[in-house]
Amino acid sequence: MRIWLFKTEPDAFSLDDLQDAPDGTSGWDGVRNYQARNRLRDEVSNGDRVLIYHSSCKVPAIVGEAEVVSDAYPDPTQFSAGHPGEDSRSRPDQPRWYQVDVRYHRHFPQPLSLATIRDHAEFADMELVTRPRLSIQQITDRQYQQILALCGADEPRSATGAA
DNA sequence: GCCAACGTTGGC
DNA sequence: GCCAACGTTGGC
Repeated sequence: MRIWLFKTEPDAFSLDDLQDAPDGTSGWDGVRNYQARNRLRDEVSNGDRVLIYHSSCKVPAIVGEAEVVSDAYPDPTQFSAGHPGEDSRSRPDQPRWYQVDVRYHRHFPQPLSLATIRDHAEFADMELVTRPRLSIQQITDRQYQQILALCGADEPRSATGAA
């Protein structure tokens, strides 16, 4: 099981929106960057854990977590005429963009702001700091533990096995 | 709203 | 395949 950080603009789709979705589950559509696409398609797996990060908002922060509940499949919005995600270069037999389904897990008691992340030297090599524009980022086990601690969140038993 | 960083496009 | 122009992201 891998741990990821997915970025989203809460004005467009927030963790609350995910919580309110039917079954707390929604397709993570709209990824239009090749490296992020490659990760979604080739590395993100059903059952992986996902930290949700809110960007382009008053307090950019990690706000909670979700889990991946599907394998990658073509993002239908790329074929949807007039949709902002439409890509006229995509063909149904050769889709260009992929998505996975994610299911809401929880809000953290304490969001972890980007400012705080930057204040902590141990996060200096987080992709959030080194490659801030990548929308699908990988999180190490160690970073995950540190993030949970700063968020006041319990370690989920299934995350790493032994506590 | 500004602007720096960086990803993508397209001419050559 | 290079690289300049352009578009987008996202913190501030």
